[in-house]
Amino acid sequence: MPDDRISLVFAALADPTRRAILTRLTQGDATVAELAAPFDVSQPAISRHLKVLENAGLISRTRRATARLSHLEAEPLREVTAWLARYQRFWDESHERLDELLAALQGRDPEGRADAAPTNGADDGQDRDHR
Amino acid sequence: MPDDRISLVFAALADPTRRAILTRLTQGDATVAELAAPFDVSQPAISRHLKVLENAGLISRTRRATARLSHLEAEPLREVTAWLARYQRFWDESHERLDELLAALQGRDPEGRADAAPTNGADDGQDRDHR
DNA sequence: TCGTTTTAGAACAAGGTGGTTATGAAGTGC
DNA sequence: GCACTTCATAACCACCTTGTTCTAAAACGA
Repeated sequence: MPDDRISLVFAALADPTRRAILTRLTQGDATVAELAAPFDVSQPAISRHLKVLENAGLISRTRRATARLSHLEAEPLREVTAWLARYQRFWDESHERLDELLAALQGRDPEGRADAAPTNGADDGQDRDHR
Repeated sequence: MPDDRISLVFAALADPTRRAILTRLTQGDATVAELAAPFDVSQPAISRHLKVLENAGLISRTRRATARLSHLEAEPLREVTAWLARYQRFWDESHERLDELLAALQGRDPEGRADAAPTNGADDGQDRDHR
């Protein structure tokens, strides 16, 4: 996986264990042992999950005595949400197309889907690192 | 990577090439050759990226003559956004903490961060499959 | 200082990812 | 039917990921 910020965040979120850890952290900071408890994986495995989350900026860590506390940092999630927001109109378009389909079923023009395929201009200006 | 839906979507989005493909598809359906053009990777590599996107439900495909058109399906992005929405209040809390920090800098209580660490109750009820 | 607790790192195995090249299958059109 | 275009699949490779166990480092408490 590439090492740009948003790719790291998406990759970190692709693992259910890590998502569950983030969810747990919404209830408050926690030690490694506390985070490891619900899972039947070893402590080093959890430590590595935490490192992945930390590299993605999704958690920060502090010391308390011999323990290390993990703290949720939600800012990257905000960035991801901002990225996703650009696609929101396509959810709406799905609804429009559904309307079109219903209209078509009632009468004419059984062509449901636009076919633009402009020769190019791809990419979006913030994914400029595909290896 | 696990094979639950949301993990597949996050994993698919973790690759910049695939994100760029999705962005391209916001301009209209496209053939494999058209999608491959902006990248300096082989056609089979693009075909596999498309398969990943299809498995995640992010695109659908139809035939037109000998070509296969890819079509953006934004619904999974909506699901991801819904998942992320649960963390929105923590962005707000960051702001609250920023306010607290500013207040602290002006006077008292240099303790910036709550320390709950409730013994457990982890997981979130929709990530119930950590292998 | 020394033992205890807590966590991280090293070394290893198994499996996945993303890239390549070579080749075959599907569909069109003459 | 046959050649051509378009795409997918197979086989292979390098590397990354996730898990393991074993061990060491860090911070404390006695």
